Amino acid sequence: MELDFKSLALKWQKNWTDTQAYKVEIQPGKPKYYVLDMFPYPSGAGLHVGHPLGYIASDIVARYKRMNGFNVLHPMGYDSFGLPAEQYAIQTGQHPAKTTEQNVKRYREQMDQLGFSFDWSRSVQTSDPGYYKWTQWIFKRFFNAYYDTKLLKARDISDLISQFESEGNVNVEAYTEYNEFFTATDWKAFSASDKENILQHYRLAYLSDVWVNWCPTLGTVLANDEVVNGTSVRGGHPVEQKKMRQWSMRIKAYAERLLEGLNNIDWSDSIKDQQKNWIGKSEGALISFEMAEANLPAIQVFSTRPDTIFGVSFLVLAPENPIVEILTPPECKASVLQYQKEVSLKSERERLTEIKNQTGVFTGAYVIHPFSKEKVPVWIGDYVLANYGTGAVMAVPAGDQRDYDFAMKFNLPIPSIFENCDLTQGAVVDKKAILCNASFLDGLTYAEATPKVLDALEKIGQGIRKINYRLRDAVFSRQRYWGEPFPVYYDLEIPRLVEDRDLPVELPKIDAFLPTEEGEPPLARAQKTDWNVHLGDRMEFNTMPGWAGSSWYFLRYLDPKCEEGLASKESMDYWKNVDLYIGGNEHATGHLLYARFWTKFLCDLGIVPFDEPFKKLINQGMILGRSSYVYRLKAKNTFVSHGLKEAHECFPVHVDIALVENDLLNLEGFKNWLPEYKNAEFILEPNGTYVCGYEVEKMSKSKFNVQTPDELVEKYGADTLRMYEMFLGPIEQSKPWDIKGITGVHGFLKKFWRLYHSNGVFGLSEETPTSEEWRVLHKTIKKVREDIDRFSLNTVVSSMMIAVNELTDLKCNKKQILTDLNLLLAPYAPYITAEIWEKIAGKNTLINDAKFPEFDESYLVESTFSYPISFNGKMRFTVELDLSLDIKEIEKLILNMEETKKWLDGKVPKKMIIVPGRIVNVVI
RNA sequence: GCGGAUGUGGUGAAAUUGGUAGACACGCUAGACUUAGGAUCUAGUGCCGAGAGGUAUGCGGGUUCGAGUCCCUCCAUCCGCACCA
Repeated sequence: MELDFKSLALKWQKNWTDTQAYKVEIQPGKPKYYVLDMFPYPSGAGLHVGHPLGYIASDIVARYKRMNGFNVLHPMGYDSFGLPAEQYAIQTGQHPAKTTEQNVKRYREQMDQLGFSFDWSRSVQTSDPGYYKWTQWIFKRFFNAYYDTKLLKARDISDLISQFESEGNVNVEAYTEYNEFFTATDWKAFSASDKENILQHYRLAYLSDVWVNWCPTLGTVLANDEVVNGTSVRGGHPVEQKKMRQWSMRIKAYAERLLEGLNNIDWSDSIKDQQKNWIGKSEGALISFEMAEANLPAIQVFSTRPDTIFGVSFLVLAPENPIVEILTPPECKASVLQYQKEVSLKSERERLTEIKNQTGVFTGAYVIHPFSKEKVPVWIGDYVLANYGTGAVMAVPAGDQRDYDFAMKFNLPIPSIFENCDLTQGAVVDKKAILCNASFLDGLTYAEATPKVLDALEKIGQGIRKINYRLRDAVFSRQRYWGEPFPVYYDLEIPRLVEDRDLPVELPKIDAFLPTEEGEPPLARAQKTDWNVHLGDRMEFNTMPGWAGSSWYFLRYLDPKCEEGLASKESMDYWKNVDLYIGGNEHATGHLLYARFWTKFLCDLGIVPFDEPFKKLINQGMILGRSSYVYRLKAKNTFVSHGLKEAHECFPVHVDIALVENDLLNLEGFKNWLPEYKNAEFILEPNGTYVCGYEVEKMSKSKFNVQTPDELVEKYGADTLRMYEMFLGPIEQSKPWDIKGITGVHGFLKKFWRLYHSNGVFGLSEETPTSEEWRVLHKTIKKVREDIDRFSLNTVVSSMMIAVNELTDLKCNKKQILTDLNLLLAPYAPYITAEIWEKIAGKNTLINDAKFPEFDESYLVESTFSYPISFNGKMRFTVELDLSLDIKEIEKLILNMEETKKWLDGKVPKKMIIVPGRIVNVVI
């Protein structure tokens, strides 16, 4: 019987469904292993070959772990809220739920084909009310929590309120930017609305007026990680800064723990660095400069170089800094306002592109230097950012290049504060430079001067040590329809939570998926009766962002039907966090940071028993497309083959890769592809073929280089595709997709199949294997185990090929060998191995639960070794020697050989390096 | 500018602790078997050289008996961040 992978696939897909082969339950006492893929957004285009790369890898590990006695949790679901379905709804009126359902169905079919061992009974969709009920439930916990900066954890807001009631906020240790003080009496006198406004400064989910990334085309705000170079990641639409009342999450409170936690997880340096960078911790001082004019508040600046304070020759504030208005004297008002207006008209993008061209204007105000007591002018300039630090810097032109440039441009003094320095070319940024003209800091370096100046500042009460983070609070609302509604309603514009028992607040029916005429989000279109829950004056009209549902989905898989909580305590205690997480690195500072944040928060509240969601992370590389080109003669419908194109004046044109195999063009197919090529003519290679050129590019429809898994599964079967995707190279590496090599893997599977069949009939011999056969098997077991354990999934394929080649050469059809060989391949090629297993073991067991072969060292013991003999490090010949020989004996044997004498060429060896079982090196 | 990753045949790559560089596969060359092959099998295939041999892991140095692997300098490509005080 020839290998018929199509009927095998149908047979085993049905079998696995009928027997619920991949359904798992808690098994106390059995070790667990949780393997997770980043769940996909189900787009209309379906999966292309890049998507399954990670799924195949995780499936191999899942199957391997299962065969090694682990209870493996391997679920899959859909991040099904998102912009494309809504954009499609706007264009066509089709409800996004409908589109989503169709796309999910298509994804499921594609994934089923590939033979994944997902437990689909645990699948979740973020847009399912049964799921987002719990997303809302979590939001409520954030709203009802504040961060205790002493205990370093989130606590219930009621604890904070009791403290306000008993002693006001003077001694409160809570994370906030709120800097006004009130007493218990004050608190009791506040109105409900005042109280809530204050609490909003402490809650971990809060409302505030913030500058947001507003994307007019999409009609919504975007998170910082959703904006690149001033345009939206999705769609590339322009983004502008706008001040709006928005929900945010107080992620800044967790900055230090998010940074610290990176030390305890097994993620790549690149992702950890990206997160570190994003959090952007810097240590320094908060220094206050008193205004020269009485009755004006001091200006606070943040500096990481307080040691250079004697080099301050001016201060610069961000143009948006609200204090500017207060300190600007009347005579400068006009020029300051004029400048502020100019800056505000510039888009984020313009400010970024004009980075080198600093602008600014003098405010007319002066501050007093804390030590020298000299007057220092205050400027505003757009190189100072409003939302970093305090939005103000002390400028030290001698020690900071940006300050230096600003000083040069506006002709401000550049006082020298370092010994023997040249300030004509630029600032001195070397931290080893020795300070001078710096009063009590003279003769010191950065490291010595910093603690000294900090102590001095603290003593005079004009500065404190301060750690600053670049990380900003995450905006949590979107002005869209297709997202989670908030469990929030308003009474006189005071936000109130919907009771747990009334959740979920479901998405109401609306007449169009567009903003209202007043510019309110689409949910404002819903009538009172359209809501399943409607309280107070109105419901919240915003919806949650895409990252809401994806920040906790790995928890829901533990117990997806749970009605009492996110998941039962039992399931969380058993399955715990994800042992292996596989996905693309585009989520480095978005999803992966938010999921860590939510997990830490839920851990603080005692809801989950761990504080990092993903113990090990592997980022699969991107699969790039390999486009094919034909070369069209100028102004003609004639195409010249790649090998001859230099001799003609021609230009490259993309051609559909479906018409090209091994770079050879299917000429008839090409003519029928597009009407304009109907009468195409060709200039062929001497051997009569048309060879196409190629280019490695991103996969996209317009380049005709998109490869879906479907065609390949149809042509070669899922086992081949799975093995081939792994065979391409290391999982983390980006690589071009090229189907050229797929025939090699397909050939391997046929050869593998032939080991078990002679003349088309299945049959294995009961004979005792030879020692050579045992050696091949155990060498392979060792290699396969070691390689899967270190996620080197590509080399496993090679080792299996070698084993099959060697066993074929040995004409091995021994049951004892081939049973184990089949088990070794099972994680990679589930269909073919299931079929062979059935023939070996019968219908009553599944290969999925069979024991993965154990390695036995005794089969690999050799008595001789083929020594490479080198002269001065260059390998010249090899000699088979007994491994029992000692160094002296080896030396003697080697020196007496004819070959050795030839290479010694009469000289006497200076030294012999002999590593038994490894190498011999003769030094001449 | 800062940070990270990667550089090995015509191609994808392998070489886990420094120890026979290029395993495995594609492609290519020649051959066998076939009505046919996108089936199967055999032999060859880094480069130079008829051969002996020489040479070779981005460039240049270094450490070592021995370096793709360790150290230093530089170059290229990709990714991330970027007036972050």
